[in-house]
Amino acid sequence: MRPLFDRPAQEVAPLLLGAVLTRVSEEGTVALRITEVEAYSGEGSDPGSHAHRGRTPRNSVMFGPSGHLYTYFTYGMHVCANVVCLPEGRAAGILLRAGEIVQGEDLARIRRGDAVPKRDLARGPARLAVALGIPLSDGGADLLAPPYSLELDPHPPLAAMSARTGVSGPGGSDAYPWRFFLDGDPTVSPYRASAPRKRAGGAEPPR
DNA sequence: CGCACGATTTGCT
DNA sequence: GCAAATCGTGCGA
Repeated sequence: MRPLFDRPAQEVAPLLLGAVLTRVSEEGTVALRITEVEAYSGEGSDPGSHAHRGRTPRNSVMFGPSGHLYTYFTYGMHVCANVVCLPEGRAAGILLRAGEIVQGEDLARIRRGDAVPKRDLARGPARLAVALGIPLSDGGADLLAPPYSLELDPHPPLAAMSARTGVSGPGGSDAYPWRFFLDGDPTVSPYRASAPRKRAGGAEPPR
């Protein structure tokens, strides 16, 4: 299964739909069925990718072996989880955006909050990381070895696709239709058009 | 060394 | 519907 991830993220992404990702911790086990992902190439001109401007300390994991976990911290409070693609030396990743909890719902609810509706437990990238209990320090972990396991769906469901949500700026969201999701699944996050990039102190109004 | 901003979520209006 | 929360990263000086 490993070589599967040595391919471009946009090819691997739809195959992850329906797959079950499990994480075991001292607290217990939580497993989720992946329902929504986004691919980031990091090569060529993909302005949305963290690897777009080359290798940095933060994104170095993306340049490592495929099938590993790339985590990043954003907005001063959120952790997001990605699957690294392409062989060592080349960077690409798949952002896990949403999933349906299929095991350990009680533990997921403890982490996310009592009043959280079942469908919202892992609906959104940061929520997904919280539900599974993925800490920032898990970056670089092998997703095919404990405490993780990843089981692909032998009959991958039909994937719908659209522009990516979080990518803003020219050539950003519209450039690649690399958001893949299970159409009609209630755990898929509502599509939000990317916020227009703010023009700092802008003498120049955006057109 | 300083500053602007983000692969988001949440809560209030 | 809109803005705040909150801080590491990356770029410019």
